[in-house]
Amino acid sequence: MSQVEQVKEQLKQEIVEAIKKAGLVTSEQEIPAVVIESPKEKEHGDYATNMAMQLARIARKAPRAIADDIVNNLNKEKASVTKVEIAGPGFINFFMKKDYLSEVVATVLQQGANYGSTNYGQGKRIQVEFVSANPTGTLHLGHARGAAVGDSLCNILEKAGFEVAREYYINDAGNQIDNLSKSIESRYFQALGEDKPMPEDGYHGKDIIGFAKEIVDTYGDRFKNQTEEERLAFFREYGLKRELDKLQGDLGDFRVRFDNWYSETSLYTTGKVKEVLAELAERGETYEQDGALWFRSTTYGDDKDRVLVKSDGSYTYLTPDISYHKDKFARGFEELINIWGADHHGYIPRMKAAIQALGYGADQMNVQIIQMVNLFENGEKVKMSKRTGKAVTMRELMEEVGIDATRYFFAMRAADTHLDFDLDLAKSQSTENPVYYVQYAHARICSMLRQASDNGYTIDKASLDGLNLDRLNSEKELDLMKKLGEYPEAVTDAAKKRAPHRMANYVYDLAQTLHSFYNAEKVINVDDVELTIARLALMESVRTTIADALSLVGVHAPEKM
RNA sequence: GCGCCCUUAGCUCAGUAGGAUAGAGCAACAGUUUCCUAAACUGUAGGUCGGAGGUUCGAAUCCUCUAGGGCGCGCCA
Repeated sequence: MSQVEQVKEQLKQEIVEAIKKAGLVTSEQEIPAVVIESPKEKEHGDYATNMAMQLARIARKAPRAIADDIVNNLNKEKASVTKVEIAGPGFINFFMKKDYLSEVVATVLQQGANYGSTNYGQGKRIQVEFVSANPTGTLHLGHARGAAVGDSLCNILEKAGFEVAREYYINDAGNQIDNLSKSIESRYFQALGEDKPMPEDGYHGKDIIGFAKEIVDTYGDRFKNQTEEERLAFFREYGLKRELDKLQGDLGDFRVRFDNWYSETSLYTTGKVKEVLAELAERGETYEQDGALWFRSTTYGDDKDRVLVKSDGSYTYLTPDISYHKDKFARGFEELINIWGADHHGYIPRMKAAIQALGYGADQMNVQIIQMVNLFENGEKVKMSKRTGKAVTMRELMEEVGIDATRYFFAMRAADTHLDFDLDLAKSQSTENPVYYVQYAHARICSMLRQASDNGYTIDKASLDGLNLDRLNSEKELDLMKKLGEYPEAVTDAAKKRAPHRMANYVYDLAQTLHSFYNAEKVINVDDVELTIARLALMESVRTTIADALSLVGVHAPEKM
């Protein structure tokens, strides 16, 4: 727990003590959880509580009178407050002693990149499944958003003390893979100068043409005279491998890596699909009708029951997916997070029904919806790529916009709202671009530290020798330290709410506070070495925190710009 | 028709599990550099939080109704 958190906890404690001392309640159980908030207005103090209002009904007294009682019985010394005020309908505003603030600088210097780590997750094993695009084509805008949000969420959860596993579910078993192999087959014959029509739902991407050419280059026409079955089996495996290579390459370049790539096909080969069907039947969750096997998902609130085995004996998409989710739990994950595109939100109730039918809690699976992305350029909506005439791909976006800007732009908005992605803004290397604004703050600090070092001023992070943090007491310095102190809370909050965009907002705020400080105070001051050292320490701790917060978002922190 | 999501400043969005006078960025306007990176800073202006009811000390936030937009409602994946 950081100093800031300790101070807050202590304050909460003392508020409870004051309530008891004032005799406002008959037992401690009656006291609601103490809420401490940071007021937006500086005149409202460092912290405020609404406790008096919350107690109004319990104590049967006017809020302001209760506030009076609390204030009169508060041990200000132990609570580290210098001044208390009652304001508005009954808020109690606390003005804190400032000396605790500077301790955060020492903490950051000592903890380095570990600063901000919390134990909120308590090592709970949590699995995040994201992207999971079909291995039949290229990753597009929406996938990129899902990848950015998912990866960032994983980073945040890890920082907040969860044990996170990142997983990609490969849909390598359904019709789309048959189509993939047939599409390659068609392109293969075309590459040999023969006509072979594409299947009805074939994939027309350039990558498929490329695969076919590779096959011809390597193996010649040897598949021409094989049986269709043999031929398709090879194309299927070949195509799948190449598609997966491409997916891993693209995602890797986007700084997104997975711990596990889980094959849908493996669910069949290991018999897990059959197992889960048997289990559902045993639990009485299925029935037969019209020649098909149904899952009675309405028992768990779904709109209608769902088919598991079609009348032709094949499975619906849902069936292996249920098996997959059961396997996730079987592997020991206590909670599952699925990041799905908005077009799949109707799928949530049946999946939740399924895990409940298997005996798990509905809230052990949490689905994060990624809303649609609209690209804008020159104020107009861009639907198609200029180069290919098709939907804009993730790789084009990375190349055109840059990885840092792309990741930041996807991370800075709430994932479940429509996103207007402004290409001009994302590409502009100027003042308007929030990514560069934050990165610039980092580079600026690095520049100061370099110059200080050239002049012989350095800080010893290990011993903190010669460091007098009491010298940090100007308004801008206090603002910075307060913001630094909020970092662990910002991490926990983003993890709790599964909201990566909060991290982007936090680091932007921190950068803003830094820039404001920079313009108000001079760090390197030859006439006051002690102050210079103290401020350098502050700068280093801000730098560390910006770099770490950016890393959670998947953005680099440059030393020069 | 039914279900889910969205609607906050001219534009893009925040809004800390119901709190004080709803905040940023961009765009607009007015300023700041003999000084560590002006990719920066400071200030001004901009709002009946889509609308109407309700719940309560208190609502952008919760409930109901309603208007507009998006998505979904297969023995597709």
